[in-house]
Amino acid sequence: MDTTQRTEQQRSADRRRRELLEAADRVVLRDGPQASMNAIAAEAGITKPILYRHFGDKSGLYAALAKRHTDALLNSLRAALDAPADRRERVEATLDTYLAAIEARPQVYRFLMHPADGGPSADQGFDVGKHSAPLLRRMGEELAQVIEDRLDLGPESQQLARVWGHGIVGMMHAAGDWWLGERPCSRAELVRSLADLLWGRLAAAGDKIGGPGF
Amino acid sequence: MDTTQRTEQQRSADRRRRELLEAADRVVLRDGPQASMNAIAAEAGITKPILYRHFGDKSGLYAALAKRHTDALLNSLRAALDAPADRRERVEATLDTYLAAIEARPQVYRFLMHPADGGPSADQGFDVGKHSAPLLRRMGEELAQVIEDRLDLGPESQQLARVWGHGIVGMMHAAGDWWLGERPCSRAELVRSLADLLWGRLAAAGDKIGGPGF
DNA sequence: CTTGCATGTTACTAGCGGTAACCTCAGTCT
DNA sequence: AGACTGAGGTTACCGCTAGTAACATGCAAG
Repeated sequence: MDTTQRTEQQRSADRRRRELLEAADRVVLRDGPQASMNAIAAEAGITKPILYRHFGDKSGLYAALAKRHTDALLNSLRAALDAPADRRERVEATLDTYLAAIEARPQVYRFLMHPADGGPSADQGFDVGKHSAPLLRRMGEELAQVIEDRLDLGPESQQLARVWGHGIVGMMHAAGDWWLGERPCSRAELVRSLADLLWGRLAAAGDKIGGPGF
Repeated sequence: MDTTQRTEQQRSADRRRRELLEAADRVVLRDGPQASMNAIAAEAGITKPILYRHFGDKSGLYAALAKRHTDALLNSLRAALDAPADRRERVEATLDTYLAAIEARPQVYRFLMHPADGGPSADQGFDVGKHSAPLLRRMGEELAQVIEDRLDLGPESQQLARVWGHGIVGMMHAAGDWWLGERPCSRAELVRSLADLLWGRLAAAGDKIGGPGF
């Protein structure tokens, strides 16, 4: 078999794979995270074994699906963090980019982070346990690298940067998750509040009069 | 039926319920989060329908199980946060209490936070999606209340306190999760690094020489 | 003795993830 | 031409799960 033919087959398979992923995306957006392999196969107009030939198992399909959205999000975040502006402005822009993303496509966000929400009695949804953590980990590690590369933190800077990277990502994630559910304020206010926290306003705050302090 | 009898029955049911919960605890600690209702029933020496009579469905059992551990953890955290010491010391003590808890019983922690980890091909574990969020939410709301009660944050203090409460809890959670998996440093170092972050060391850090700044 | 009622069981349903076996048809080698 | 190979697709199944209906048993009250 010559090379052109092989690439031809490869191309066909890749195209098919993309079609299947788009079908899976539609089903997930429609049925929520408890979309079944059967449903996805039906949406794609085929049957289960083909899905399994392409993605191995459900985790494989999930991973491929998650990678798409994750890569896009990470690219946006990198761009925001690398914009030409001062540090606080860029931190705020990055927070805002993340929050704007989860606000714009909450279904996708919930699919990535919260398995089996919304379905009345559905319990066998996608298992996010093995994938949402990698997403947060990836963001944490990337941020850690940025911090270590660009900030002067003295000795132990590497370890400190990693702790901060994961910590800040966790802060952003938890605050965003809560905000998305309750919408207690505008996105801009949330961004400013989080940046204030990172900028040491907690340490600078005075005790409330009459209270035991904190 | 008179009152004494009713309380007698109630007591019996409660005792049984506690026994079942302890059996479930054992199974979860042994089999991990993918423990099945069948396995739990077998461990308790009974069969499935009894479990369903007591807890409604799997989520009910899970919720009861999670509540136990969650309540215990929250009590420890409240105690640490209320100890007589200055603010930073108490924040560090609280972080350390949380981290010590997840370090001491990682299986329980993973059960509460990461469904279906560890099992080779097990995909139908407990659905944590409906419960881990409530745990983090509860911690976030409690911390928000503490911050609002004790800190002088000027106008908008309530909203700021809530954002910070959820954000700080998320930071603690994500950092702890990462730390538990990689063990890159001692618990004390992690606590100090996180407290440093909260105390504004990020804002105070200078740019690294030669870099574009951050 | 009979009526409740809680406790327990067996035996089942419906649906899931995943797989073995087969089928079909384009293109290739002899 | 005619047998061969292999990718794409399907049917029919397995073992497992959560959850339930229907049937048994023992124990107190009238």
